[in-house]
Order: sequence, then structure tokens, then C-alpha cells
Amino acid sequence: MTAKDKQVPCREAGVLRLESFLPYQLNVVTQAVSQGLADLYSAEFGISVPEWRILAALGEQRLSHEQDWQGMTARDLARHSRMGKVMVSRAAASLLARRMIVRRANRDDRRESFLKLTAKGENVYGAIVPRARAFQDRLQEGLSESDAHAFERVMQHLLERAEAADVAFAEDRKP
Amino acid sequence: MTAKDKQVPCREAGVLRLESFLPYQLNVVTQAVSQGLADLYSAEFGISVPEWRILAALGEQRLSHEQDWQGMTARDLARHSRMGKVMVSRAAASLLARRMIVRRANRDDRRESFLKLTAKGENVYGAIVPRARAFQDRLQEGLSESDAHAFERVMQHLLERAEAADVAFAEDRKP
DNA sequence: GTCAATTAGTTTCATATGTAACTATCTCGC
DNA sequence: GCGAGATAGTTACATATGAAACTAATTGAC
Repeated sequence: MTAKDKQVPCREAGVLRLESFLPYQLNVVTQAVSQGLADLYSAEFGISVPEWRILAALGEQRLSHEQDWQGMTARDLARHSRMGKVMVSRAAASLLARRMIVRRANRDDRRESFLKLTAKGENVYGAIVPRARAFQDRLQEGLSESDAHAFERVMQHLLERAEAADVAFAEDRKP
Repeated sequence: MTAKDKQVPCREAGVLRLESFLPYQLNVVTQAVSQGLADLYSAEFGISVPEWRILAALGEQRLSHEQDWQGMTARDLARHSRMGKVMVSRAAASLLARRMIVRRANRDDRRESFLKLTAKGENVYGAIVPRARAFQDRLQEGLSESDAHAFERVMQHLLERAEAADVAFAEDRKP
């Protein structure tokens, strides 16, 4: 949004300026950023966004645990990556087929099983992480520290508000 | 992100914390906000997100022009709403079928035609706008002025950076 | 004029994703 | 134990979306 755009008052009568409407802005920015990130890994490693999230979640846990770490269940992954269990199931099946992760049944509860990265999976993860970081750095380059921190606060605030609204709405419709 | 989470350093070795990763955060927040907004109009008016964008673009232009405004072409709508022409074509066809917009052929270039809201379309638009505004206000409630402004700046910055990266990537692959 | 290249818009096809239904297993009250 | 209900995960189905092919009309070079 340039200074010129801002000269037009955006609150007259019943008009809503799409360009300054928060959900629209979020969609546009997210779309562009997501695409930019996916370009870093989709072609070279044949990884989709949900698959990347699984790798990222497994890699993150793996590296912050001891050697004898058992892995994560699909349920853990769904919570940690905020994806539905269906998405997790599919992404995991695909990674499994390409030997980037392995599954080990849980003897104590045979409904679930533990997933963890294979050596191949760790290599892919290890190759993507620095690029992902560089990508984020490039995006944030030129931002002041205070703007970056304000942004974090606002994102957190928006998430809380939006999730509260979702829950309220869902409960409205159920009983 | 709570203060507690921040105590864990997120830049050790080759780990990447998904929770603090910008593209992930954007996806999560956008998903929640988009869903919350769609809940305001999808059930009651049977409008999808792309359809809402068409209504929003047409309503915005309509209200900032004179009486004899001719309308917008699909191409105008695609640029203004940042959707692909396929999406615009489909959303317009659906709105057309439900008599929320009308199309008038352009005599000077018979490939294109002008679209504008019908009375029914204006009613729906007029009903959604105040809710959309109230929704945005609810989301932003409690934010300081300076955080809100910083957020706008960062969003603009991210969009420019991400789009520049996209273009660079696209050109990389072509020649 | 006329033909090649461009543009507006639509349709086709392949893919992505969410909801609901399903299977297998577990837990709890009895 | 054992049947009712909950839970982990998968599958089936319906819908959404984007890329590429297509149609129709326009423009520009000659």
C-alpha cells in the first residue's frame, strides 16, 4: 500500500476497501510467502507443504530429544503442525513410501504407531532448514527490530481472537 | 507464542522451530481468520470466498464512481482481487446464475463484458460489509495503534519481498 | 485486406483437501 | 470378562482449485 492509496478515506458510508481489509491482506501475503517457500523444496525434493510440515515437526522434536527418542504419533504430529488427522495420514503415507520416515508400532497401544525420520529424511530436512531460514531472513531483511516484534505480537493476538471466534461459532451451531 | 516458549533458543544447530517460522505462522493465522470471516456470510448467503471477493470488488468500485459507471470486466476483477482468471470466471458464473450480478457485452470489444451488482447483489454486499467491518474490529480490538501500524508496514514489506522472490524464481526457470 | 500473434474468457483435466464413514483397538463401569 | 463409548488412523466421496488447452475476438505488420 503506497502513500497515494492511503489518501482515499476508506471508511465512508457502506464501502469496504478490499486492499485494507485484514483477511484479504493476510490471504494475499500468505499465498505469496507460501509459494516462495514451497519453491525452495517442492521441485528439488518432491515435497508438498503438508509433507514439509511433517518433516519439520519430526526434525524439530528429534533434535531436541535424547538418542532413545521413540518418535511422534500421527496425533502428536496433527497437534504440533496444526493439520487435520487426514492430512497427516496422507502426508505420512507418502513420506513412508519414499523412505523418508519409518513407523514403529506401539506395543502398548496398537492403534497408534511412532514415526521418525530415516537417515534419508534427516538429510532432506537438513538440506531444507538452512534454505528456509535464509528465506525467512530475506523476507525480514530491512525490517526494524521493533516492527518485527510488533508483528509477532499482532500475529499472536490475531490468532487468539480468530480461534476464539471459531470456537464460539462452532458451539453456536451444535446444541 | 507465550513468554515460556521463547525461553527455548530457536537458533541452535540445524533446528527450525515451526512455531516461530514465519510462513507457518502466516498460514495458521490466515486459516483461522479466513474461516472466521467466511462463517459470517457462507451459511446465510451461500457465498464462497472467491464470490465474496467479486462482490467486494464490484461494490467498492460501484460506490466510488458516478451513476453511469459501466462495471468491471473479468480482467479488472482478476487484477483487483488478485485471483486467477479461472477463479474469477467461475465465481462470476455462479453469481450471475443467482442474479447477484449482471453482465453487459462491450460493443467496442466483444471479447469482454462488463459486470456489475444487481439490486439483489447490492443488498447482499450491503449486508455483509458491516459484519466484515465488525469482524475486523473485533480481531484488532486491544491492539495498540502503534502495533497496528507496524503490522501494516510489515505486511506490505513481506508482500513486496515475497512477490519479488516469486518473480525471480519464475524467470529462473523459463529461458 | 489478411495472416500471425495477442488477449478475454471458458472448459477440461488432474490434483488437493476436508467431511463423514469406516476399522481396529482401547477404556471404563458394571 | 464384556458391552458402550471413546480414540487412532484410514478410506471414500464430494468439492475446490490451478494449469493447460481451447474458443472467439482484436491488433498489428505486411
